Parts: sequence; structure tokens; C-alpha cells
Amino acid sequence: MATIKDVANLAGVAVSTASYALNNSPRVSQETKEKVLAAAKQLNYQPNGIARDLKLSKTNTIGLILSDLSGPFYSELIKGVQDITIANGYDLIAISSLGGKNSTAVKFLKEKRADGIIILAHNIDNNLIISAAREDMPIVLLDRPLKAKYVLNIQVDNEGGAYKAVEHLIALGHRKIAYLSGPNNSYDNLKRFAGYKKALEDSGIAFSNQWVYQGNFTKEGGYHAGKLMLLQNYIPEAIFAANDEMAIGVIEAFKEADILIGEDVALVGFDDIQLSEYVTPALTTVRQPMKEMGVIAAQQVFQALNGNFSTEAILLETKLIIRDSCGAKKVKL
Amino acid sequence: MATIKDVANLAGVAVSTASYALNNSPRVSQETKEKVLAAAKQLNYQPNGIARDLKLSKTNTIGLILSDLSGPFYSELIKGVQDITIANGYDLIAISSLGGKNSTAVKFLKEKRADGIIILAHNIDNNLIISAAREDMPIVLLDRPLKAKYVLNIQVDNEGGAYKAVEHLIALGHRKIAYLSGPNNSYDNLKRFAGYKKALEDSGIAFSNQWVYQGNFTKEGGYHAGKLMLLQNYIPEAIFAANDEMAIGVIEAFKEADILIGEDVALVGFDDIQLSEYVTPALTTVRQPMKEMGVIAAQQVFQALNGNFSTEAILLETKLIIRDSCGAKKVKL
DNA sequence: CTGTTAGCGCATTCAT
DNA sequence: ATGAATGCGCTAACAG
Repeated sequence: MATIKDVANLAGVAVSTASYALNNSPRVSQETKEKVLAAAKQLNYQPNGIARDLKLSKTNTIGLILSDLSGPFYSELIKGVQDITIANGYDLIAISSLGGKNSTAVKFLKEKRADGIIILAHNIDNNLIISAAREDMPIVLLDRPLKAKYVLNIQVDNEGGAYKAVEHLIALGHRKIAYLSGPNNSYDNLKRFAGYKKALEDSGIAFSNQWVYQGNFTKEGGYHAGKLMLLQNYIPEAIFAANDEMAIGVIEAFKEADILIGEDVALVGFDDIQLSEYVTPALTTVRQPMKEMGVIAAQQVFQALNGNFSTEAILLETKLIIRDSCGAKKVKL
Repeated sequence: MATIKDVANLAGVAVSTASYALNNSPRVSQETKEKVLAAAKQLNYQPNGIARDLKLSKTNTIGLILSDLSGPFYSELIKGVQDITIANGYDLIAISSLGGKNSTAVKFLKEKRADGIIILAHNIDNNLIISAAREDMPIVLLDRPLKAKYVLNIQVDNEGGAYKAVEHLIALGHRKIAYLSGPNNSYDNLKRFAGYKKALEDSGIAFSNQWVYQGNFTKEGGYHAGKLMLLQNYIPEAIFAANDEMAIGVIEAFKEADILIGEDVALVGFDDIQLSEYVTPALTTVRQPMKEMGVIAAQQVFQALNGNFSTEAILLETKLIIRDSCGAKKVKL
């Protein structure tokens, strides 16, 4: 691979001159500029970005860390981030935090391989984030609060969203409302659980531990939880699933047992992933403003890069999307 | 940020010794190793990965270039690639080719920011690929054939898959079969179109240009094509959509007009995206072995990195997944 | 076993 | 307007 040195040699100028010419600096004459450009073309010269990054201590890229690149859930988020990143002339890279300690994500954080980082991955450790965040690499955290220098917080109102969902179920006349839980180390799950409990409480419904089922935020988990309810022969009047994937798992489990969701049991999810609209019955769920979240996250990164570190956490509102699985439409008839 | 030099100073050793110690080389005594590690810890030293990459001319990462990071379609592919990449101790980065000439993807290719590249993005130019591919950065191309040095080809049998789909439609008794087309510059689309025509031909059905509708591989495109058919008051007996997203768009358009898919019109898609199973009616479609594709692509990269450049293109088989939208299940009753 | 030194490829300061 | 020289942070060949 040709280096800038080769180009300079061929053009008969010094390396520095070649560099100036290549970067279109006004310091170099038109004539030599052309000479250098011609040489570069002839050698098929491509600048080595890594050398440049090292020299400038700047990568011009934003890293988006996700717990799983193949999730169904991030599509809109990515779009939002992408829009802003491109608009700022930066590059965007998506990184998986899969693999724990040795994941690409951890390496990126530790080695400052991006000028800014957006994280939506609960398996990235708080301490790592704190020690990685720096003035020239601010970090935006999307899935938990963390007060630290150069760390910005944006969150969805999980608790409020869950509250809305359960309140809706209660208004529909249900009292025995199960909670289908995500992982206990997930902050999102905790908040949703809190919202669930608060809604029960506010309606004078006593909470029972029996009502919570573990579904691990996966479709399979939801399916198994549904099966478990069937085996125990305990079908609640309503189920609030802490995310849509689990809710879809429940739908499948109940479908196999000929239990009609939206009639025999009411079901509400959380997230409003793309699938939720298409599943049968269409899933009532709590929508997160994912694209907006992506946009704001990216904007915060660039603001921080410009020295404006907003201190206060941003809380985004959710919206209850009523479809068929909760039975509300039936009730109205 | 502390550098290795600071660590060496604090530990009272030379930079090289510090480097060896940090990299756990057997050349350095246990005692000094500990001294260095202690110093590193005290300074919260983090190696600068970019400097290392420059020095070693190696990034230890594989880049996966996709035309749109937020597509519903890549989930399984990414999983396959990820598995192999992690197994080889490499990092994986997903990059969007959105943004044309200035996209991150183009930069990655030109500046050799990865040790291997996998491309599924029709908007990356052949010439760019040819000039970017090199011994220490092989490129695997997933969406078109391209014979060039250090370029490897893996493809799905688009033509065969389309043939199967249309053959199935013909076997069901349909003659007027519309083709819902993707972009004309897409190789995949071309091949699927070829399979469609061949199937017609082999059954003695004359092809008519009137039967092809443009849908641009998007749901919106499919929706509009469906609307157009309705406006023209020309509903074909069957539709073969060149991908599932367009097929889903057609379903929506027809649903609005109370035309029953699977009864009034038969519909088959291509890809078998996750949604296809859940949409109503469930979509009959041609499944691509996406995960397998990812696995093989990554394997090819690592083989190439080890000097084994397989020359022959790999062709992966497709499978017709019969669900409800084609009406086959009805017919059997 | 440890230290000295030379680059990796580039941008940039300082002379000229 | 151009060139010589320096260093970003790191690894590794070489010397001791």
C-alpha cells in the first residue's frame, strides 16, 4: 500500500508538502497541488485512517453499543442516531456487547476507539463506564441512571408506562394481574415492575408474589411462563408483560391451549416492537419513542463534544397503544 | 490519559519492559511484571488501541457492511457472523453504507479499518471493492458476483428460489402471475426476476410486461403497487413479490379493499423475515439460509486471512415455506 | 532479563 | 511556498 511518503517521492516534494496538498491546504501552490494529486492517483494512494486517528487523537466516529446487534428492537433507535451522526459529519459504528469482558464493546470503551459512545446494553458495567468516560469521549447511557462525569442520561419513563398499562387493565375490570418479568438485573425491568406495583396499590389491589413470572425478556421465556401458568392451572385475568417479546411468547403458549387472548385473558406488553402490530391478536403495548431517543442521544453526544455537558437526566414519555390483546375494543362493543 | 511511558516511569523500567510486562511476555521476570502491573493499575492505564493497530498494521476486527443497519432482515445473518468472529477472537463491527460516497462504509474500505470485510449492501460500488480488497483485508461479497483478487463470493440461489415460488403458484392453477419487483440495480432482484420468467416459460405461460410492478423492496413500495393494481382494477390471480417487505405492503393494501389474500389472490414473498410468520395471512415465502450465510461468510474471511482464498463462488440453497398467503392449504381441503 | 531504538503513517511546528 | 524534524503510543528487533 502506498503511503504519503511514496506520493511525496513520486511528486518530488517533501512529505509535509504532500500532506498539505492532499488536505487541500491553501499553503501550497496550485501547481504542486496538482503534481501531488496526480502522484497520489497514480499510486492509488489511500490515506491510512488509523495513523491519522493516532496523530489527531480523534476518530471521528460515534459508537453505538447494543447488547445484541440482532435484536428486533433497535431499528428506530439506530435510525435516529444515524440521522444526527451523519448530519454532523461523523461515522457511526454499531457494536455488540456480547461476549462479556472480552467483547468488542468493552475494548472500544477502554481503548477510546470512538469520540462518543451511546450505550443501550445492560451488561456493560457501571464502573467501566465511569472509568471510560472522558471529556473527549462522552458516554450517553440509555438504559439506566448513572451520575458520573462525562456520562449523560436519557431514559424512557418505564415506571409511568407500566403504570399506564396496568391502570388500563384495572379499568377493564381485572384484578388478578400477573407480571411477566425481565431479568432482575435490568433497570428497565425494575422500573416497570415498580410501575406495575404502584398501579395495583393505587387501586387497592394487594400484590402477591405468586403473580410474577420470570420471562427474561425473551420470547422463549414468555412462552415458558405461559406454559407454566397452564400447567399450574392458574390463568390470571390479565398479564402485563415487561416487554413485547415475552408477550408474544405468551400468545403462542396460550394459542396452543386454545385460550383466547383478548377474551379469556387480557395481555399488555411493553416496547411496541414492529412485530406487535402484526401478531394475532395485535398486541396492546406501551410505546417507547425510540427514534426520538436516538436523536436526542446523538445530539447530547455532540453537545458534550462541544463542551456543553447537560447535567440533568432526560426522561422521555411513553404512550399506551391499545390494540386487540387487552380486550378493550371488545368491551366497548 | 496515562500512556505506557508513564507506566514505565512509575515502575522504574524501560518502555519496552513495560510493554512486555503488560503483554504478559515470558521474557520479563515475575517481579518486574508485578511492579509494572501495579503502576498501570495506579495510573488507571488503558492501552491505546489505535496506536497498537498502527504499529501492528492489524485491527483485529471484522467489518460487516449493511445497506441499512435498521433493516429487519439481517438479524440471523449477524448472528452467524458474530458466532464465528467471536470464536476466532476477533471483534465485529456493523457499519452502514448509508450516505453514499461519504458513508462510514466507504471510509472503512478505503482506509483499511478492519482486517476483513463482509458486504451485503448493493450501494457499494464494484470498483471500490476491487481496489479495497487486499491480502490483509479480504472481502466477502454476499449480494452479487464479482470476480476479483481477494474478493470472495457467497450467494443465495435467488433464481432457483424464485423458480420454486412461481412453480408452486402455477401448480396451484394460476396463470396470471404478477411480479412485484425490487430495484433494477439490485442483482438479487434481477435473479429473482429471471427465476420468475423461467418458471412461466417452462410452463408455457407467455410473460407480459404488464405483470411487473415496481415496489423497491420496501413495504411502502409494495403497498403502493397493491393500490395501483386496485386502481387499475386489474387483480392478478397470483403475485410473486421479490421480497417479504413488499409482500406485506400488498397485504395491507388488499386488506383495505377487502380482497382476501390466500383466497381471491395468491401471494408469495421472498426472504422469510421474522414478520412473515406473524402477518395475517401468514406469508408463504422463500427462505434464505441467512444464519448459515453469516457463518460461511465469516469462515471464508478467516480462511482467507490464513492464506486460503477459495476461488469458487458458493451458492446456498433456498427453501419454499408454505403458509397461508398462497392458498395452498385451502386447496388441499 | 532489561534497556535502547527504530519505525507504523500521518499532521504540524518551525525554519527557511 | 516548501522542507526538515518531531511525536501521537505502541511493539519488537537488537544489544547488552
